[in-house]
Amino acid sequence: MKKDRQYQPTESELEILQVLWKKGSGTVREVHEVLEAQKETGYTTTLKTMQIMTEKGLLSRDTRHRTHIYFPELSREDCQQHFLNKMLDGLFDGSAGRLVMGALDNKKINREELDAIREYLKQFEHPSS
Amino acid sequence: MKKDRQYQPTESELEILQVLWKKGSGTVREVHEVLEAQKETGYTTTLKTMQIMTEKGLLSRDTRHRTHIYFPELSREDCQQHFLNKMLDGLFDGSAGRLVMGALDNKKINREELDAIREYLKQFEHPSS
DNA sequence: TATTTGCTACGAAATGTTTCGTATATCAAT
DNA sequence: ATTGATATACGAAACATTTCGTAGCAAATA
Repeated sequence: MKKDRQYQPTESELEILQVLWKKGSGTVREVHEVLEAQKETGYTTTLKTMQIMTEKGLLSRDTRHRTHIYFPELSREDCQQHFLNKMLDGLFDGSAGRLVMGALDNKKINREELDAIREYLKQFEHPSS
Repeated sequence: MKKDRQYQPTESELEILQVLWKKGSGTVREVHEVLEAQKETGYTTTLKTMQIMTEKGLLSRDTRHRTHIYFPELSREDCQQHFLNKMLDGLFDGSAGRLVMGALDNKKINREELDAIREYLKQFEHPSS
């Protein structure tokens, strides 16, 4: 019943969440090393951002040891849904069908993904009639 | 060949673009009246934002008369693709299939939309083999 | 013509986000 | 114990975005 009362991550915050979603958890150093490989950025920048995210409730952390360990508090799935909803409302007139078709146009989709989508569609068949 | 060299709209800018996409074009007053119905906001705020958007190339305008008329310079479709790509990269590991499935979960999709999607999928059939 | 109304221009405050320098503490190694 | 490497905390600058007040001009109206 509550769900969407969560803070929505900014661009930078999203980059950090992505790392933590993949790893499950991580230290500032670990997260920073991934980010550093993608873009020019300083260690304390990553640190500060992760601290702010913790204040906001996007992350939690274990501070029992000198090196803190961070955990995502917003799930990837909830985040995906949040942004999908936003796009839906803001750009696709609320039509999920249009969004899906837009996504299909967007990138090359391989045979397996297409099959998976077709399979997935079956579950939306009228179950009774 | 150039395409994506366009500036990406912010949240507020998107709201304005939406109005203009629907109407095709409009004055500040017209846009503002729509926005005002959605949220508390001042006229000069809308005006200023539209002026900035014009500087950025997101809008153009006809200034021949006292009351300027604004036109979107970024198409809805390009904007959709831009944000879909962003979500794809940032949240779905680049997998359009996952994004599509996430979107299918997201909102109730009616029978017609489902059919349209299935129909749409056909065009991705192996065209040659 | 004088007043009111409605428009644009523009500066700048308010707010939000990102970046980084510096202080300080802890641990490891000499 | 001293030094060096590595942590966190934190303030504040640098940027970006949003909001709004005010000035000035043009059109409509009294």
